[in-house]
Amino acid sequence: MSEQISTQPSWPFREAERVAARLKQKGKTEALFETGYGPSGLPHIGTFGEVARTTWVRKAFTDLTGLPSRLLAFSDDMDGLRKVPDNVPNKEMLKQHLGKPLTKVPDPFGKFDSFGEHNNNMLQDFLNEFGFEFEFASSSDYYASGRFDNALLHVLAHHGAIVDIIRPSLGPERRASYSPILPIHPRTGIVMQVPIDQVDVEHGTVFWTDPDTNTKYETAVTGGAAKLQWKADWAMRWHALDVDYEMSGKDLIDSVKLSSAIVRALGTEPPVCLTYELFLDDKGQKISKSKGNGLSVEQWLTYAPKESLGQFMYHAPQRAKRLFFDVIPRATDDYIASVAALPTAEKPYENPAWHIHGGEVPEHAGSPIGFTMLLNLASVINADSPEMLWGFIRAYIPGANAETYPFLARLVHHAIVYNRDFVAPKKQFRAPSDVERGALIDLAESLKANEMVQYPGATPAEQLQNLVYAIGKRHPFAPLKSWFDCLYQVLLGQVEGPRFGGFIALYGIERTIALVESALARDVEAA
RNA sequence: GAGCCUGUAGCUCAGUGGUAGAGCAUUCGACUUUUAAUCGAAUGGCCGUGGGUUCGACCCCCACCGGGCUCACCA
Repeated sequence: MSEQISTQPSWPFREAERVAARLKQKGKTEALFETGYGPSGLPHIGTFGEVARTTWVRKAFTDLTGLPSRLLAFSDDMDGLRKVPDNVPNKEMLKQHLGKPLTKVPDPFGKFDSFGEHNNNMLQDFLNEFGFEFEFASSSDYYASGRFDNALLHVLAHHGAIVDIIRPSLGPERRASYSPILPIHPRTGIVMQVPIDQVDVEHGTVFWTDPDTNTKYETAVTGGAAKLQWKADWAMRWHALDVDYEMSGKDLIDSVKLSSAIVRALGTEPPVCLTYELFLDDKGQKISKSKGNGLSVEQWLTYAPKESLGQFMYHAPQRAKRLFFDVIPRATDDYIASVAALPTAEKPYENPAWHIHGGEVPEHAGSPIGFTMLLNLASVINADSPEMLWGFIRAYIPGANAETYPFLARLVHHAIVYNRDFVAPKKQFRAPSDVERGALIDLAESLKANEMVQYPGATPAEQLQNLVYAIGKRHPFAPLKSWFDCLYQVLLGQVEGPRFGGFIALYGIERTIALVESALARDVEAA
């Protein structure tokens, strides 16, 4: 254990230092980073977090040492199907294959040769979407190809020691039957969790008894005829591949401990491990696929750019974070702030944007306007098209458009969707009074008659503003402010709003007329 | 039972061994033919409690209290 205090302020570099120390100690010149996947679920936000964070450590390692490295995305697809997932078709069919390795279970979606392959493809597509650099590895392939054979025989030779490590952690029932080796039933293809009657190290086999038929079997541990129980499997993989770095959630703390003990029993030092905190929902509950609480990657990417998700994942992996809708705007603004701070940063390594972009932030990253501000603006003007928002943005940044500010363009898109889904539905539209009704009808008629051209103003927006003002004056509003209150509350469903002439100009005259008429019609319905 | 996270402004959270920070909220002001976005400013904190280390602790160590989570079948 090195007592050296790290001089690295950013956690990816601190982690990279630990990896570098491990390589130095082992005399290795290439680092292997691993991320593992449970086979049962589809990729989720935690998957993104784990790969993103591992990628950052890897990049830091490269910068620190100049040594090559690989990132292995390892899918435990030989694991037995324990439960039929809720969110898939053909549940009855799947039921027939319970207990079999996922790569032997037909794909319920009918697209691939097996369920495992389906999930593997989903995973790879998911990771590719974010542009992660990784090598995919299938557990089934590794087992079947014999790539694990030496390690498996090694495990067999240490069978007793491994059982001794795991046993104290088990309940009394499982304690009696536990073995790290799970033979695949030669007849049914099911991954068997049975007591191992005898171990034959010399021939590389185990003896066991089928509890249903009482038939005795001898099964080779090599070549995919058997697999290992999870914790032993993890340890064996570390040993066989000589993994240098792997992170995992804190729910796996015990597994990391036990797997580390096992891999040491095999004579290999465990990889550098990082335990990250879990993500909680708005009520502080663990986010899990089965519960369906929290936030999905898809949802996040609907309302904010992917960089903001990286920003969220960057900060303090070892602190529990609540992950729900409200954190999206802030994460996005944090990202924008990071990008803005980077060019003048004395220590770019401390800046999340540096990590998110792998050290090279694209030229047009970042935004001159914050996302929260944009969301407010979208809400105030009830924006439902990019051009509406751009109109107001240009009052702020003359000449701005999607070409000059591509990232802002993405934010504009997200702001509109956010407004549509979260702000607009909550708006409270008030019914107009009789006086207001009369004025609104007047407004609609005047717009139809193109009356604004009779009013002074250098721009259509000014003419429209004067028209609106004039209409307020010719109806008995006292004070005149109440006419504008009416426009916002009746037409836009909010207490306050934009200057109305400018709003009409951007929203469109025809659409404004429609807005007025639908507001009036709504009132009639309600009555 | 084992372990982990957490306690900082009204709220949500940053933070570094060297004079406490942001956003929102609140109040005031600027801009505006009524507004709003926006901009400026102010208000607001025994940094959970008690010890210890230190010239100096929000930060490091210990204890306690409060809030919460995870694992204790499987992966």
